[in-house]
Amino acid sequence: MIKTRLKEVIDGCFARGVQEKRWSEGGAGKYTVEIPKHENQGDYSTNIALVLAGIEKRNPREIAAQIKTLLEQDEALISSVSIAGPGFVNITVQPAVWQRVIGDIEKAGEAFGRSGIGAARRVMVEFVSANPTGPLSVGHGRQAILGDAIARLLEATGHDVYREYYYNNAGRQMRVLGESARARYRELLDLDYTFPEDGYQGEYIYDVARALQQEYGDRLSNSDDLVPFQAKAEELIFRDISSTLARMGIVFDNYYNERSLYDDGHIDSVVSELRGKGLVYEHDNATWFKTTEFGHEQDRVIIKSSGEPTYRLPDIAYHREKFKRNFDWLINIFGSDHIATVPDVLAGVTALGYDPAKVTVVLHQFVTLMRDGKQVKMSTRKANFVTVDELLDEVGTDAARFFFMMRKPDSQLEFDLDLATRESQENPVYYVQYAYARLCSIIRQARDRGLAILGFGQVDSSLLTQPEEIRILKSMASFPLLVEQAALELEPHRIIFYLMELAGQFHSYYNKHKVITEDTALSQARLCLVGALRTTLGNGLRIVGLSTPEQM
RNA sequence: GCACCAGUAGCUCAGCUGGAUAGAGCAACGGACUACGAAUCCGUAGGUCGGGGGUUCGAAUCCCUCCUGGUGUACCA
Repeated sequence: MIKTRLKEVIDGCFARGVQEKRWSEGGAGKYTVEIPKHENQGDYSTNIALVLAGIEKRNPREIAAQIKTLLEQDEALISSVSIAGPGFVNITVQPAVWQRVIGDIEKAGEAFGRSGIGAARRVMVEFVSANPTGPLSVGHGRQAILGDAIARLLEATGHDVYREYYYNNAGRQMRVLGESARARYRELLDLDYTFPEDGYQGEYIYDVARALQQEYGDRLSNSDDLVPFQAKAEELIFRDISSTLARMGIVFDNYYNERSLYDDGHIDSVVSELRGKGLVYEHDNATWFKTTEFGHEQDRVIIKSSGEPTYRLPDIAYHREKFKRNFDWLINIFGSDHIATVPDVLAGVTALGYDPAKVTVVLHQFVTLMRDGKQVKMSTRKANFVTVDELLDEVGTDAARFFFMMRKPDSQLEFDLDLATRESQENPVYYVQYAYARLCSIIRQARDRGLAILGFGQVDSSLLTQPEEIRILKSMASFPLLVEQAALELEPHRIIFYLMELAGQFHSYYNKHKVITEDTALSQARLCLVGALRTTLGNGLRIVGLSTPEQM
């Protein structure tokens, strides 16, 4: 990478300066190399003079002048150096350095942007984790896309990724679900029924009831047993969730059932282990976990006086099992409404002797749905929510993916349904995909005209000197580092913004310069650029799970 | 009350973890198809970065404090 090469050169200059007693070595590692905001400030910029001036109590511009002299000796890499503002050293590299990026991209192909920095570290990404009580809502949609995009980014950077879905098909929620299904079943048979007060009112419960009717006729009309109702509801809802996930191209390696934590004795063993460490006590008939030992404000109940555990206990047990399964990094994608569990779970695993630093929780804010310019209030129970399936029907999988990734997790996401449906043509995803299709089209066009498509080694790349061309080359050169950063920071939105930027640069270039002209040498050089761009844009789209249409 | 997140152009949001003159997309206005794809491009306009202090060569970014919105603060998950 060019930036790291340049950093090494600057480090070399710094070291020489130390050797020649121009400055002390106190500034080592404190200065940075950056891409400046404005193009007239060079390709790269370093604040080394400013940093050293602070330490040495000297004039930064004077130090900058010394750096400039040292840097200018590397003529293979650097074309010019200037000093600007308070003492920034701005560096312009040789055009050939940028032009060679095309060769790198050609060589790497589909691997361009991918890397091995993850060093095959085993990472578990846990996400969605919705209980089978209803279809996935738009909030789940955001989480599904976010989690999958993070998983894909980690895969692209050489991590060994494992996707897991944690669910619970037992307990109160499922009982209410069974009761809801039974009520609808009786309703369909014109029997008297009482719908549970906090029951699930969604239309999908009728689907469950109809399926029961089809399978059992009216044989369940006298049944007090909730099991068949619950089982059918769970089966159908889970099938529905799975198919929604499949539509989005999301595949889990494992579905982890909360109930197995009970069946396998993990719940009990966590309690006894914590008790053995003196971190558990009984009070008011309940069992408490001394979270105050970990700096929390109050202790928490882990087993209610009814004998039933609170959600914290299985959560802690689940995380202990994750640790036992030998992952190097545990990533949880949670909605911000689950924030309360995080400190408790971390306290739990810490108490059990595991390293909480291995756990990273990505909390994402809610999705606000806008319809007719007004916010849609949503509730799973009342079922006045828009499902992911409906959303996919309306805007398509690529657009949905793109929208959900457009915001950083910390920001609330406003999803304007009217805009997404009525004006899906103006969706930014098309802007990027159109650029890709256009690139493909140019290459087709060249072939049709009998123009040979040559490799980087066979063309005169020094002809690529237009500002728009250099700009594109520079952007492409920064792609691998961007992917690394987006992956390690768990921020897929960076890829989205990059793609929009790169697509925009291409559209501008396209409108200003013709690729295929009578000038064969120039055309072939530009076709090389087009090919590299197609690879870069395509890789970017694929890395976050978007499709790459060659025609639209 | 306390904790976490957010507050940047009319709207929706970026801002590479402390850099130079704060950006993009919509929306508004004015232009570009005898053209490798006009799902595109070019231009104009739009700002006390919520307010106020502080840290330093330098702050949208870090610290303190207040204001506003969201979420949580359960023997719900």
